[in-house]
Amino acid sequence: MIYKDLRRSIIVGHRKPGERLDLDVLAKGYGTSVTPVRDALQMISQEGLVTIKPRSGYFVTRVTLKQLDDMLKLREILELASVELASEKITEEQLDQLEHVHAGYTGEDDESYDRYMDENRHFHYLIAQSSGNQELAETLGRLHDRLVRFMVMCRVGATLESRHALIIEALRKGDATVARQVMLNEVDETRETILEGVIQESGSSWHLKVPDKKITMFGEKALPGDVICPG
Amino acid sequence: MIYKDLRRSIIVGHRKPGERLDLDVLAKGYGTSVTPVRDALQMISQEGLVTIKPRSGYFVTRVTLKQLDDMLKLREILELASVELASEKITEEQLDQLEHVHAGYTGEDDESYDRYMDENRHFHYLIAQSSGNQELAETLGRLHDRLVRFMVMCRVGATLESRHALIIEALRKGDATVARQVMLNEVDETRETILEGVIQESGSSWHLKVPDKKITMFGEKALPGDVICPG
DNA sequence: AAATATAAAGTAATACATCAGTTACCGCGT
DNA sequence: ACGCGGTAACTGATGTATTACTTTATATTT
Repeated sequence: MIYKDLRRSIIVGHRKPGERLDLDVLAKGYGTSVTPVRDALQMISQEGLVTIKPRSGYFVTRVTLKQLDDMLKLREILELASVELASEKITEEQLDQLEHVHAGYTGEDDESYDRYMDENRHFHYLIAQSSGNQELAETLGRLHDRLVRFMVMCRVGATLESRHALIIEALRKGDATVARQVMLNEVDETRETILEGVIQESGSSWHLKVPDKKITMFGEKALPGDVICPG
Repeated sequence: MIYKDLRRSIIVGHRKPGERLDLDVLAKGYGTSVTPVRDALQMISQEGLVTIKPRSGYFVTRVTLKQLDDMLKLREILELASVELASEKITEEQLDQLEHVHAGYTGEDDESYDRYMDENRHFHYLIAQSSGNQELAETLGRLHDRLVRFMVMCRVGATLESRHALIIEALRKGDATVARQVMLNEVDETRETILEGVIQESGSSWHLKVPDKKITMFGEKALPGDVICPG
């Protein structure tokens, strides 16, 4: 439970990169001792979301621009392979699931933004699963988790719905070429949006020492005014 | 230290899949308490090498034939992307490093087999790094770590040297097409060797213990027909 | 004389050990 | 074959030690 909650709070951007994660504070917040919190942080650090400075502390991992660019390029490789394989192997049932997830896309009011990102993740994860290669799906999912906070920060997602519809259509036809091309467009657009947004923000408060130590345990929403620092 | 040592012992196949990892025994072995061992196992489990059954125990992860096949296909995707990017971006210094690692390949006497696999890993990791994408390199490296034990088991590696020389040659020329093709051949050959070897071995000493209860991560189901590799 | 750098001491956080408790598994008996 | 009990393993808590960071004081340099 602690693992999932902590991980989610980092992924969606409630915890900012560079922020210190105090064992005692977290333990108090969850009403447990530090041991489960330690275990959770150790696990999360293996996914690259948390950095451990021995004898010093736990911190939300800071990401450099190069790392971000690398992640986005890797995502492109994996998403393209994924959609290509899926166009051959996807089943009717999986197509229906895709449609269902896609239909869940509502407006982009701020309060539903978290759910929106969840569904975007779900959409891409479903395609990866439809490739028939679970390893590919898991790898892509983990990568996606590390990218979501930047998507949230840069308000990626405004123009995703139409592309998603096109992808579903191409997959239904089994047209690998079109599916691949549309996916390439979406991934490229997302990449550019993120990189531009991040570069723009870079002057303000990229490396920071968070003065406000507000630490809330459960379900805090990302407010419009929140400055989310890439590190 | 414990993390690295335990991880290595699993990767090289010293610990067999399905084997129980007793906290107390390991702690005694390292001369510490169980806490550091716990931390190490938690971390290793995030890489998929160890499976945790809550309130029951820690076990070296068993791999199904499907999972193995998925991993090998994913490896193909990543290795091809890797060598393709590297053919454009690789530097003279990196080429020299590749030559040096390649030259380190000696015979295949059994006692140097571990070192041999280390060097094979190093070779592919260097190429991935030469792609300029560190994320790609690390993802491929993690995947490779999960595959090494099967390579060792199936004595993959006999005919790798000549292909490696061809790859270096193609990279030096910047010939992406040839490099890609040779890499494809090597990866395919490795895959077939592993799958054949695994299927052949499946009758003898593969399951050390009960085949009815299977331990898998991510809650996926074990199909009755699944061959459980090795141990 | 003032400012900066360095060193030392104190504080705060993690890492590890020990202990208590719960649970699953195995064997025995019915 | 089913159920019950015992044992052994993991999980979580508490306490202790080690380490890193911060602050302060002193000395040196400008």
